[in-house]
Parts: sequence; C-alpha cells; structure tokens
Amino acid sequence: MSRPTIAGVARAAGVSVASVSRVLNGLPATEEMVERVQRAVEELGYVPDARARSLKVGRTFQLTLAVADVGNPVYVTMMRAVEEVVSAAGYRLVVTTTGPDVVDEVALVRGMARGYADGLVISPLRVDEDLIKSIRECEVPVVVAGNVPAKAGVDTVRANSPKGIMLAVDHLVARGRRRIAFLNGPADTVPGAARAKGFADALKAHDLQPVAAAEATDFTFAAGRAAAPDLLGEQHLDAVMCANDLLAVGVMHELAARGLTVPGDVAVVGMDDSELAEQSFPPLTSVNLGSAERGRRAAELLLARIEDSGRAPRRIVVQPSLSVRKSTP
Amino acid sequence: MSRPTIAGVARAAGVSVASVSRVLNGLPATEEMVERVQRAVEELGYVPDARARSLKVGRTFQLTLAVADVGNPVYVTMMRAVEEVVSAAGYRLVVTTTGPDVVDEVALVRGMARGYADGLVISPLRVDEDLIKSIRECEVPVVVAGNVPAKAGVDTVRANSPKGIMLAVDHLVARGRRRIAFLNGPADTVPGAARAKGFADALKAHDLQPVAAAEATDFTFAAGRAAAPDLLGEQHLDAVMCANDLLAVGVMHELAARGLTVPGDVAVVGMDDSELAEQSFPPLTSVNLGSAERGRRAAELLLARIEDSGRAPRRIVVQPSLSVRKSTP
DNA sequence: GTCTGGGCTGTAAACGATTACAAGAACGAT
DNA sequence: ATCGTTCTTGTAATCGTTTACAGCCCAGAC
Repeated sequence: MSRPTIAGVARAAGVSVASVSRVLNGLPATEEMVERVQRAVEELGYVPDARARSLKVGRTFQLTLAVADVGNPVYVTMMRAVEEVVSAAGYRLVVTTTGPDVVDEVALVRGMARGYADGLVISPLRVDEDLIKSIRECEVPVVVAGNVPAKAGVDTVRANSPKGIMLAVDHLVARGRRRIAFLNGPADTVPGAARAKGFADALKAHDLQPVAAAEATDFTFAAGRAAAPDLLGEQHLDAVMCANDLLAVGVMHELAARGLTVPGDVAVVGMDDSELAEQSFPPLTSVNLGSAERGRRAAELLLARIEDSGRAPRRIVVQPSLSVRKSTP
Repeated sequence: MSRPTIAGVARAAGVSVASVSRVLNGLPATEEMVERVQRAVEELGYVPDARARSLKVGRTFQLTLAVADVGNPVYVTMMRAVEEVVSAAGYRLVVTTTGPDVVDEVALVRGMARGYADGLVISPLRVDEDLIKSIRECEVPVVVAGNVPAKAGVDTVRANSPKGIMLAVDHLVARGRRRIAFLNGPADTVPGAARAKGFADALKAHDLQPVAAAEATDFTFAAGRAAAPDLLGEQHLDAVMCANDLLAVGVMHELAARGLTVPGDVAVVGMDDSELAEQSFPPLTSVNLGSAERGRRAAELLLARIEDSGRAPRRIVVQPSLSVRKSTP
C-alpha cells in the first residue's frame, strides 16, 4: 500500500525501469512503449520521487528566498516578483524566514550545502564578514537583495536609498517644509546605516539643520510607534521622514494621538512604497525603492548564475522614485 | 573541488563510512573514533546531503505551509505561529503560495507525493471534491486550516466565523447601529460562503433588515475599495461589516473619499484581527478569528499525525472574540 | 586455556531515481 | 544472403546516505 516506485511501474508495464524513466522524461520510444508506460503510471498513480531524482541529477529545481520578516510588506512585493520569474523558469520557490540575527542568516546559507535548493536569494538585514564568507563558499549560487561591499565579490541587486531619501527631502522642501525629522530603524543594520547617511546628506544638500532624529528598535509598526515620542518632543517640526513604511504608519498613529494632522501639521513620508503605503490613511507618500524590480532582477541574476557559474559577479542597482500620495502637501 | 561526501570524510579519517555516519548521528563509538571523525569533518567542511539522507530514512524534516496570498496579513499571523511550533519540534518550515485557484491547490497536494516534505498545512480558499480526494490520498499527513465538510474525514482546524460575525453585529447594535451593510469576498470561496451565511443569521437574530451587500472579487484591499461604491449607494447606512481586514480598509478609504467619517457617520468592522487592523486609521475593530491559535493548533495536529498516522481525524474549532478599536463607536 | 558475551567497527545492501553501455531487432544496400 | 546502420530496449552502475549483519577484539568466567 506504500507508494509505487519506478520499479513497480516497470513491472506493471512489463518493461524495464530504464524505459519507464525514458518515457517519463520524453526521450524517444515507440508508440507502444509510451502507451504501456503511461497506462501503468496512470493505474498505479505513480509520482516520481523528487529526492531520488535530485540526488541523481544533482539539481532540485527548487529555489529559496530568505527574508528577515514576513510581516514586512516590502517583502511581499519582492516575493511576488521573485515567484513570477522563477516559476516561469520551471522552478519551485520556497520562502523561509531568518529573523533579525545574522547568525541565523549564516546558518541558513551554510545549510544550503545540504542540497535543499539550487540557489538562494537572500535579503539580509545585517551583514558581517561571516555572512559574506558563507555566501562566497556556498555550494549553490546566492544573490543578495541588498547592499554588500563591492569587494565581497557576490552578486547583488540593491536599491539606492540615499538617492531615494534625497527625492523625498527635495519634495518636502519644495512644498515648504524645512523642519524635517528622521525616524530610522536600527542603525546597525545595512539599510539603517544607508538611510542615516542618506538623510544627513539630504539635509546638507538643502542646507537644513537637523531638528530631531530617533532610532526604532526594529523596522516594525510597533517599534515605530514606540519611538515616535522621542521625535515629537518640544521642538516644532513640520515633516518626518521614515526609513520604512511600517515606521511611517507608526508615527502617523502617534501624531493622530496628539491631535496633529497629516499633512496639515506635519507631513510624513515612508520608504518602500509597499502595499501598506496605499492602504494607510492618509495614503502615504513613499519612496519607491523598486522592490518588485529588485526581486525580478535578483531572480534573473540567480537563474543566470545557475546556468553559468563562471560569470563575473554583478552588482545591479535599481533607481528609486517617489510615489506622492496624501501624507505630504 | 566539489563538496566532500561521507566517503571522503571516511577516507580522511581512516575509518569506514558507517562509523562516520554513526558518530554524526550520535550512536555509540569510542572516544578516539569520535575525535578522528570530527577532525576530518571539520577539516573538509563536510555537510551531510539532506537529499540522500531523506531518501534513505524516508523523512525530510521539512514541513510545508501553503497559503493563498502572501499579501494577506492574516497569513503572517498564522505563519508565525506555525513556524514557532514546527521549529521547536526540529522541523524546517517552508512556505509556498498557491494562488486563488483550486486546481493549483490540488496540484500542490498531489505534488507532496514527490517527497518535498513530511507534512502539509494548507489553508484553502476554495474546496472541491478533487481537493478533498487529493488530501485523503496524500502520501504525507495534511491538515487543513479552514473549513471542510466533516464527512471528508480530514484533520482540520477552523474558525467559527458566523459566531464571530454575531459578536460584531451584537456590538454594532449595542452601539445603536441598525443599518448595517455587508461587504463580502467571493461567495464561492469557503470563507466567503460561511461569512455570507453568518451575516444573514446575525441580521435575523437582531431582527434587522438587510440594507446593502456587495461581493468583492477578491479578499484584497483593491477589490474592497472597488466594491465599496456598490455598497454606498443612495441608501443611508450607519455601519459596514467586512469579511476581512483588507476589505474593511478598502471601504474606509472609499468612505473618506466621500467625506464620511469613521465611526461618526459609519462604523466599520473587519475580520481576522490582523496586524493591519491595528495599523489602519482609525484602528479597526475586528473579529479575531484566532489565526495565531489556529496556526499553532494546526501545526500541533500535523506533528501528532506524523507521530501516529492511525489516529482518528480531528476537527478543532477555535472560538472568535472581538477586538474593539476605534472604527466603531 | 577455552569459551561466552558484549562492544565497536567494517562490509555491503538498501533508498528510488537517471544514464552509460551493450545487446538485439529491423531494415536497406550490396 | 550478408553486412552494416540505426533505432529501441534492457542491464547495471551510480548519486550520498543509513543500517542490518557479520566479524573482530577483549574481558571475564569456567
């Protein structure tokens, strides 16, 4: 009553296992052979075992996407894009979540050597030497959706968040806002660090003084809301730039709780332009860092490297744009 | 330069492959044997091949969670809960998304026979004979997070959405609302059908007349917003019950666009009590259908069935509660 | 000294597929 | 009729593990 194997099919069809395998894989065979095998397969409900197959052929036809937090809507955009291109190429996509710790990421990358998948797209929050080392030594191709040093020599597809922040600040200034606060996520993360620098540069470019800045403990809604009071002290401010849509929504809640209107009293801009940005109220002006395109390009890069592991590492950067909605004047 | 196998380790350590396997699996061996093997493993950077291992032992130590739409925040709650219990039990969790079509779900369940994982938690949107048949015939245990007929004889963990809607309508009526509209998702889905019936029952229980009802094409924000105009016709209404948080948020946007306030002019209640409910503005009163608990129980059920495939199918139902926030008076 | 028994260890047979190679059949050309 | 091609099919090796079984060694009991 256990599931049939190729040997069972061969017996039922009165042919050899090799013939069954050949028919199943579309290799040339006589009309009658195909017929008999297919009947037997049908009858027994045979389904080939992917483990055995991939053990032999050395490929699993699965690809992994690893993200830090499934609750962050930026990843759903990316996930959809990746899914689309890999499934078009005949791969299954499996998603796993790593959590915020770099050690878990390293463990995941190392674990790829066990043969779970033919490749990995990883979007790491924190990057250290260990992670880079594990990526370079990984048995299967890995592409990083995020920013790692060029000298690391790994395939990456990253956003240009400083430029994105510049777009946002340009916009705010153009609308007359000059007292712009900044709510960042943890600065010890890769995106956190990039955004901190980007914001500082943007202020400088416009000759503005920093009015307030805070750092949330996480890139989450709850952390954003919790950190908002640090920002909204005595000083008057007329805009807040947030490192992420979730943080921005958190801030908007805190503003509302204090009776301040958006964008009347203070303008708010987020980053990622995730689904949450259009769902929030008021709809959030947000820096589009091209998550969908990054996902797509990352997947394509991965497929390309699977085809040809010899090619030089590429570093793709996708350009940001600003999606203006109602949270800014 | 290709990755080392157990044979390589055995050679390097000057012992047999069986011994290597034994020390790796913690079976009894002499001090010295353990020492030598570990040194060789270390030196070569050996990592056992999961495919080969699972081919032999017949288990993969992976479990799959299949959801219809990763963009629906109710699934992130569930995903987190499932992840927690399966990883505590030493399994890896892989998440795949099926899309809204039942044929894809069937294909997924059938595909489990290929040996991708030791078990499956699936949360199907649409259920038909084929799907139930494929679940019953599946090589690995499957538990359904959702509602399927009792006679199907499969393990399920489901919510009680009619009761949940009753709670919501009770609440609305208690706050003086009597002209309650209903925004459902597709009625040809399992949750859609249940919610339609639940709402009708709730109206009857309170002796209320239906004022308006609409059916979104999907359980998504965009569909909710698109369907809202059908609801908000000439007739005056003072509350809308939505089949889902995303739909509710969509409706709130449309209300705002028409200059109506929530909850002043019309109260809105959602379902699922997802993260979006607290993130939305105003924060959404929502029926908590116990997604986290359902995820947890489903995972536990799956693990239990993996241990003992003989046990009778169980049907767990988790009770709803109402999370009252600011979108109702 | 021999025998028994208990630990360790090694040899080899699985697990379920793919595929190189060889063998047989059919067919046309000479 | 014979030979050589070509086409199809079967046999068996292989992928990297685990594990049943057998063999070895050593200690203790007679």
